[in-house]
Amino acid sequence: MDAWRGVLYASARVLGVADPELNTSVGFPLTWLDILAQLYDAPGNKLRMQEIQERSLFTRSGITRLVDRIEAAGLVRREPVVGDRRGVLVGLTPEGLRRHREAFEAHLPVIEREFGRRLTSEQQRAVAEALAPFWHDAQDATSE
Amino acid sequence: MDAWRGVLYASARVLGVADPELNTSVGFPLTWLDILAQLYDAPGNKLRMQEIQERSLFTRSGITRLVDRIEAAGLVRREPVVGDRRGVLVGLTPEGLRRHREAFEAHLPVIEREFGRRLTSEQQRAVAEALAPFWHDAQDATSE
DNA sequence: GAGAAGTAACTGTACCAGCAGTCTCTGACA
DNA sequence: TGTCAGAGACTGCTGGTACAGTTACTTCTC
Repeated sequence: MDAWRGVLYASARVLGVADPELNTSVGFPLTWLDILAQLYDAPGNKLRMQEIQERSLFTRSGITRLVDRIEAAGLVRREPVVGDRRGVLVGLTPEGLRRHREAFEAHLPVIEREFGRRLTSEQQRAVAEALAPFWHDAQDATSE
Repeated sequence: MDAWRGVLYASARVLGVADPELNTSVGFPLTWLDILAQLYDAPGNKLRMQEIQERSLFTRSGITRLVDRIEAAGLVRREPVVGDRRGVLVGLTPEGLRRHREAFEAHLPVIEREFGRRLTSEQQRAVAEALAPFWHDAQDATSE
């Protein structure tokens, strides 16, 4: 229970600092970086709307309009899916790729400063190992 | 960095399940429980608006209207501060105390199921110890 | 190959959070 | 004691999120 409290406070605290900082340094919030990163990791830098929804960390809903906004900013583009005219593929534009890289590089030191620096490397290994299941099953499955 | 990812996924995943479940079982969201719990832990079950704002885990802002809603539901009551007519004290009502207890008891097993059960007790200790600083400095100070 | 059932994404509406500005009150100082 | 900087909480507005209902398309069944 203390472990859960630690996780809760750590994420709330770090996100509370990182989100505004990202916003001022690169001009968009963490939710955008989340989506951009999912696309970056995907094969061909492309995903379907549903896949984004399943994988994204923050907004479970409202993906349509979130992508609308990112698309309006030119970081992402919708394309039809060959063979399924219901579906939509969302892909990174070159500009999106660039901004993702920029945002990631701005974000990393903030995490290091707010989170990494407060743990010994021993502790980092222990936490990473203990919490690995949570991000693994987000990886390999749609979950429920 | 993997440690941070673990924290992020764990909290997102568990909250994503716990919030809707709390909502259906006791009828209010985690943000309410957050506030109620802060009040429960406070001396005399009372806090000023600013103190709630500093201590609350989720919403850093919008406290005024959040308290409005909780007050409208009868779980909390505003009172004047003797000696400072600008200030407002927010206190738990008996009903609020009851609902807090109820919510807490509904919430605990969910956390246990979604989080606790996936870690060995060894790992729980390690995580709790590693992340303790984050909730300690939320305790003893307004932070920066 | 026509109709029912299911899937993928979008839209309407209501609610909630974030930000800036406002109002009232306190404490200090001349 | 008049006033003035700052503290404490509230309100208007904007924009993002959540949920339900729609539309367009696909797949399954006979």
